[in-house]
Amino acid sequence: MLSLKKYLTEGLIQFTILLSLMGVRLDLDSYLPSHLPPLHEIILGPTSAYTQTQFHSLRGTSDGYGVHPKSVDLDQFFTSRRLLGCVRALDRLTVPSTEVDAWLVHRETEGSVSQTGSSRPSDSPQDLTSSGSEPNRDGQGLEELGATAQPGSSDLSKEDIDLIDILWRQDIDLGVGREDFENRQQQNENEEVWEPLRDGAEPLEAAVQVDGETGESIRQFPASDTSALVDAEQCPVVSNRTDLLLSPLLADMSGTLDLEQQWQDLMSLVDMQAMEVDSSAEDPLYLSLDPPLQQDVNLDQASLSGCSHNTSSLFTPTLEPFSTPESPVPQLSSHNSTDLNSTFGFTNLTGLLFPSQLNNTGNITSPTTMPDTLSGLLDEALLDEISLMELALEEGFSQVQASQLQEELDSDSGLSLDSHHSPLSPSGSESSTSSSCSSSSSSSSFSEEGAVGYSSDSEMIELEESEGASGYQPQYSKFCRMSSQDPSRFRHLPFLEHVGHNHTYNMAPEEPEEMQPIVEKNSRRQAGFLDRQAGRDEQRAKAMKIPFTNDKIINLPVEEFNDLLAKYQLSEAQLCLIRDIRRRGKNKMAAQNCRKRKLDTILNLEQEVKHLNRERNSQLREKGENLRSLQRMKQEVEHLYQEVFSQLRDQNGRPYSPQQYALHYTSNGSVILTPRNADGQQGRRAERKDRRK
DNA sequence: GTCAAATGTCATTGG
DNA sequence: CCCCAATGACATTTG
Repeated sequence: MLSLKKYLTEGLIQFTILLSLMGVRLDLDSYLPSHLPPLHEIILGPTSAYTQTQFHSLRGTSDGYGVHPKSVDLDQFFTSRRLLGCVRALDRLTVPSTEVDAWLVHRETEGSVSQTGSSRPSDSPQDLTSSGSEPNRDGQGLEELGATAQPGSSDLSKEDIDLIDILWRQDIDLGVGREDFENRQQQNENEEVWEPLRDGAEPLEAAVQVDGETGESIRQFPASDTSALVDAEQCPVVSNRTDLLLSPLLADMSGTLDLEQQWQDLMSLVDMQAMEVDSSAEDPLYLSLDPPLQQDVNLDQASLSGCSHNTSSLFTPTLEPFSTPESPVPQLSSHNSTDLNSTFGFTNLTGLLFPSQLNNTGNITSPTTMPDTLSGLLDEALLDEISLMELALEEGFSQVQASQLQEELDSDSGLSLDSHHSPLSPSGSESSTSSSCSSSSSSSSFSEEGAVGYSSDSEMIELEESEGASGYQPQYSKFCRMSSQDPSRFRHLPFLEHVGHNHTYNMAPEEPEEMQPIVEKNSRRQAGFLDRQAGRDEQRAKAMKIPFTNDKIINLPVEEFNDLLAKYQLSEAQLCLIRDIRRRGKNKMAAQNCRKRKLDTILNLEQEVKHLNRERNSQLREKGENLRSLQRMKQEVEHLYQEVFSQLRDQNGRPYSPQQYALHYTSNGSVILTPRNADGQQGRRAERKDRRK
């Protein structure tokens, strides 16, 4: 077993993979003796995680969606792609043309059936056209391909020969996998393709044959009957590279894709390959040959980066969270607040200067040191909390509301859509603003909408939004505009159809270049889907021999439509079908527009909510700054108060006791000294000073 | 086989 | 009354 594994791993398998990467499907398990485990278990060991990479289905299908980005196939796929890239890079260095030569080197054993594609006699036990009905089942690949391998044989060299033989024959019909073969079977078009292969009297010299189905030139060369090794100079070109690329696509020619799209796909494939060598040095992920797969990778990257970027940028709070919950309360007070409250009856200076909760004791601190202390203590975070507390005090906020507000400010998102709607809370006003804006926007956007289609509508929305101050709108506007084109306009431009069918709505594109692969991928899927859907009514129309196109049926104005109907003698059933087609077609477009509009509305509302949240946060920040400014003014006033009070002297030249007297501001700007005790209420005016600062 | 998303289709409404 | 767009609800397709 070990020797077998080593042999297979180091020689045959690598070669097989190489050939396989060129588009030749091969099922190695079918070449193993039946008592051996499947090949992948020989190589990798038993694992249920192993799944065979569907290179050929990837290449055989022009869209290439067979490999999911998360598939475990991808590792092997990329590794193989890398190897293939090396091979092709090598090819570019040595051969100026875009040609890959695959050399088949094998030793023919005497008496064995030395069969190459061109010289294989038609003695195979099962002919191609009479192969089994389950071509996809493992173990039948040989029979389907007309192989003469003997599965029960344990002669490895013979298996090797058979294997290479099969490879050789597969090379000749390059890129034709089992699925393709199945298609051919269904269409009964494969006789002329395979006929030469079955012809044992085929001349041994090189012959150029034209594939009857694809028109592809196939250069077939005989294997030397006598050679032990085929020299490189003698070895025929199995296929040029264009064939390698072309054949999987051309194998689909009988499908629904038209010739134009085939060529588009082919050219894109070639372009991607041309870029491959360059890009491979930069990013291993770009080793991918298959454009759709590469798009998948890009899609994932784009989606990840896009999402992360968006969430970070869109949801970054504009207001820094409060950092320290420790007591920010400066010891402002040098007086008992109750005394101040009782004595400063004329104005509410006490409330401004000494919030009641801050000073309950009458301890006197040095007035002159207070501002310095404050400046040290009152950093931004502390003042923010002060602001909240004052907000709670001055605006009637309950402590709960204040804490809720702080939670909102602390939250990273800044987006609390269902936030606490107290009548005083900003979110309440926000929601009302939001609803009013949305209603106005929708009315202005949608009421003027006529039959002109949806794109104009979207652009109107975009215009409106761009007039606003939303910094994020351009991204979404681009996005919405891309998603709202009329798809019928691009129905005949396969590579433009993505414009109308971008369903990656939740990903805000960062750059158009990154957008491109995503929408392209979607476009292909969409194209296929639309083709199929359009084909349904199309086929009904064809079946009923409707003499004009569905496009006309659907898109013609009523008058012209009626004229068209009048021009033909149509049966009742035909008329019914035509009306159905028209109704369905119009409704289909209407539904698409409706959904896009709905989506745009949602996106716009989302933008609006974000914008209002930013606005709210900015206003909250502004409010905090105002409160801080107010706090500074209070401190300044307090400082001046202390300074003035300390300079006052009574008749005896002694300073007034702050416990017994207090300064008071009057409405006309003067300051009076009043006793604090109740019996001095009648106001012994000790001093009067005009202070106009 | 199940599920979610996308899309198609039908019925209804209102302009 | 007819035409048509819009839309909710359900069906179908697809990955």
